[in-house]
Amino acid sequence: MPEVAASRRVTSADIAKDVGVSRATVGFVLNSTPGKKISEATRARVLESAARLGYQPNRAAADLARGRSKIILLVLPDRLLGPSMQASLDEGARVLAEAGYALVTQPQARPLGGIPPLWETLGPDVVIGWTTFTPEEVMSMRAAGVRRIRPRPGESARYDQAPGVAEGARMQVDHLHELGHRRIAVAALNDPQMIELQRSRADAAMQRAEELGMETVALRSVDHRDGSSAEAVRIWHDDGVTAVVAYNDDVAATVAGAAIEAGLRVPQDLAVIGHDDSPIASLFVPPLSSIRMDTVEAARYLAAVALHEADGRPVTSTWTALDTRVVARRSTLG
Amino acid sequence: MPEVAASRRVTSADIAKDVGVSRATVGFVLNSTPGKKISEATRARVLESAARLGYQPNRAAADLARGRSKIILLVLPDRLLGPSMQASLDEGARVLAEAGYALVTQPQARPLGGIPPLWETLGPDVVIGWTTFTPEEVMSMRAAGVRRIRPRPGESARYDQAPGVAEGARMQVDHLHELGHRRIAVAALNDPQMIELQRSRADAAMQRAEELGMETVALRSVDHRDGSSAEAVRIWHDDGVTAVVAYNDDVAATVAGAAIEAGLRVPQDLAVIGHDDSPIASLFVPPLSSIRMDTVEAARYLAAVALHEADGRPVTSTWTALDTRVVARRSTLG
DNA sequence: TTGAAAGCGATACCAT
DNA sequence: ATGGTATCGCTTTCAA
Repeated sequence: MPEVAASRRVTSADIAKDVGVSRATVGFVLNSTPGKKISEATRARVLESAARLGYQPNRAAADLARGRSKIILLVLPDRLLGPSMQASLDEGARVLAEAGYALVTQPQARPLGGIPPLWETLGPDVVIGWTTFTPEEVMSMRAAGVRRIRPRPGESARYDQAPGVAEGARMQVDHLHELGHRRIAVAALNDPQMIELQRSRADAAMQRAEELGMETVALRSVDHRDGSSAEAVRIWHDDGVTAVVAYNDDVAATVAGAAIEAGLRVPQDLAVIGHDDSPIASLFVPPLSSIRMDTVEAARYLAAVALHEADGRPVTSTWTALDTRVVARRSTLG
Repeated sequence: MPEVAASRRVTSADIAKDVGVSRATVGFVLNSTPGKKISEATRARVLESAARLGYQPNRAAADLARGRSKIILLVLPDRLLGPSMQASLDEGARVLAEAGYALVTQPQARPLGGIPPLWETLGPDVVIGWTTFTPEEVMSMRAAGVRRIRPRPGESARYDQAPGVAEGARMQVDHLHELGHRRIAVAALNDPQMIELQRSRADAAMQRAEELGMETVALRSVDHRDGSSAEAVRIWHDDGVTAVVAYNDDVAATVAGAAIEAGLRVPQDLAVIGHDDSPIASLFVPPLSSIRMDTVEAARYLAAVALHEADGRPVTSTWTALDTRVVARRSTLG
């Protein structure tokens, strides 16, 4: 039965006093400082005392003393918050937690209307983003004491080299090819934040189609709120396009919806395949074929990279191809 | 052209030296400490120097000295991460930023597989959750130095008293009533995290239906992955139910989808209304009627409460009814 | 109006 | 194997 101090927080000095050793010794035990020999007896007594007193180290003091925050900040694009992404983040957080790091996520990079970015207020050791940061952002990070930044400033994000990006797009095309489609379109989303990723996926899809000897029409952005999706569907259909590769499942739903509204049958008149296997893919009628990636593995790798940046520890796992596969549903199978 | 120190961070001592005053004075200026009279001249010089040198206060040191972190942690349920929620959080963050607080969100309360909750690692001043925290969680927060917790430990969350919860549910029912429906069902989601909110919404809906003299059938949970949604739709239809109030848009899509798959027409044979007006509501075919709330206003209020807890400043805005309204689409209008 | 100095609590180096 | 203690950078009280 732990007795939690009602008023003052428990400090390492309290433990030292309780056990009858110095604060230094307490610190050595609690941080299992390497190169320090502490007798098993005192070690046990310190740990027991810490547990009994409900000791929690003071973040601020520890951060100040060691000069680092042990926080890793992940800057996400607005949307990418599907359930699978969520699961990945959990996995990443778990790996980082084992190394003593806390993972904090910030929804978006660009400060909207005067919200200072979290890197200024939290002073994370590492900031990881999906796209390259602007020079201003990098400067403000540096000023805030951020030690490492990914993607490295100056480097391009190069999504196309990330695992799963090209694979997923290729598999979308392969799937349509296997089903006999020979003239396809690529549909994107009007979302500036995601341009780089969209481009990479679209490029990979186009290239794959060419390899397979398929014909493609120009990339179009669709938005269900204006008439762009209806127009796109009409143009595509008139143009002999029989299938559409969508950037993600929302886009796939937009296209499929516009097709249905236009009186076309999905997939007989127009097949559609999405990407990410988000909830809408299985909820839509007809259910949307999509691409499911093992993003958990990706998160694990990302965490390893983060630890590499933070602690200099080697990146063990490799940027291998992710477990990516087609989830075939009625929007292509009929 | 700010000259950012390449190696060492800029400290308040650097500014003091640069300007030729003491570190204390620098601190007074930078924190605009009340009750301190600093000549306009030195104040300007300090600020200029800080800007030129690219000074960013060291979080850890400041936190340690003042004994608070100026972090407010918001613990969200897994799902509630729709775009509207996102916009609200931005608004909340903005209000808090003005008061010098950083808003950090944690996706879920229960630590999954050994991820320590962020309140242990960040030591926020205030933790705000959607549901009441367990005694263990409260203890761990206290040990981590968290000063205030909402909902207050021991208090029930009482969603039904939060603005917009009952309103939204009532409006769903009112909408169906106006369209002539007299026998309705309520559909929930199998999600333990959300039970309290679901119950509150469901109760409000049932009660409203009763007030209006409508008949209701027992609450059912649906899941598109098992056969439960198909079964529910069959039972409801056989039972003379003509419309369904869904807990949220995902549930509405599940129900509408099952109805369509069963050969029913939506809304002629079964009308469905969702809640939250999330993307799936407008993307689904037919588009789903839903409830849109001004969650931005709610976030503003929540931020005010947080500041009240943190700084003791009065809660100015009131828990007024939110701007909540029906977005009527074809899933009810036909 | 400004400065000196005492903490805040953990870390880690240097002794013992 | 353990203990002193200087240090991190800022806040804040007390003097000047």
